[in-house]
Amino acid sequence: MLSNSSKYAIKGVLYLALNSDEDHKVMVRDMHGVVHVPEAYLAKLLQELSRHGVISSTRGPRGGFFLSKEDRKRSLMDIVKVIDGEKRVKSCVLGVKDCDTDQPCVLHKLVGANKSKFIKVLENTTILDLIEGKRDVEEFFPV
Amino acid sequence: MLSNSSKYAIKGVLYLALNSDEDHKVMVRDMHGVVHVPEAYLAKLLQELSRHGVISSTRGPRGGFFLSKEDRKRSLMDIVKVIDGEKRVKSCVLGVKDCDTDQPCVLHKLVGANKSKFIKVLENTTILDLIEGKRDVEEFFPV
DNA sequence: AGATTAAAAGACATTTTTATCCTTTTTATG
DNA sequence: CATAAAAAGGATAAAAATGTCTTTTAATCT
Ligand code: FES
Ligand code: FES
Repeated sequence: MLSNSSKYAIKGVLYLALNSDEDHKVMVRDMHGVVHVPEAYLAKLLQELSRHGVISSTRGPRGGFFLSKEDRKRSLMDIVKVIDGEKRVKSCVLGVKDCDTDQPCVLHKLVGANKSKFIKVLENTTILDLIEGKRDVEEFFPV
Repeated sequence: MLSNSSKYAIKGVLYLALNSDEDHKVMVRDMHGVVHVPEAYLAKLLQELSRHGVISSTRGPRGGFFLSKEDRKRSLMDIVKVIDGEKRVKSCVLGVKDCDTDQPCVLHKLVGANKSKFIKVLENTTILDLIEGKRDVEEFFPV
């Protein structure tokens, strides 16, 4: 479905959504325990997301990672695209090519609808959608 | 979704379903081109399936891999279980634990239904279901 | 300005997945 | 029984995913 790295990245971003903003930045050191991701690895993933403009960060004292207002409107697919690439999640169940309705594989009629629904969820669900009304919800960060 | 190995394995089994039976066994040498899988690697995967009783094989002259009547009633999940393990496909979208309706992650209500539907397709679709009425269908073997 | 802090960057290590090659064992058949 | 054909098995290798460590850069605070 999604790589571990993408799962990690999503959990990291959700943590930032719940616990950070422009003037409350979060260090990786303080979050990796809660989201159950190795510190250095989470740092790397967040750096990657930041470099691609999906999340925000500043260096130095009082620095850290955080989500701007804009960042919160990002979709889950924006995260997955950076970490896994779109190709991986859109590939055909039996092949490596993109799932293709014009040249459907033998399994397509059985699972194609499901697949595209899943992709639509990733594309249409924003960080904001997931956290609205919630604070410090530990169930966001399963092992 | 599924590992490449599982995709390979499924395509291999489908080829056998279309082109083999008890007295028309198929050598890996003759099928790897059609299903687009490296010869030695496909051999390994089929051996693994055979060892677990999901497909059949005999050695020696006029030997090869084939599907018995019984083998054809196997589900796709039987294949995936051998190659990837059940855990991988059933794991939560955000974690490594099994997707758990009792302790759903924040994404579960958005994708959980899809996931279980996909799993049900794997569990309830037999090889026979996929090939009935069809012969030598190249669209079974996407790249 | 200088010291300190934290991310950025990139080198390095490990593990898993994917893939190849070579030898051994089994078996049908002449 | 000899032979050849085919899977089985093991050793190895290449690539990708996962994970760690060290150095560099930038921001902040004294
Ligand atoms: S073409 Fe194979 S799943 Fe859509
Ligand atoms: S618990 Fe996470 S997808 Fe079901």
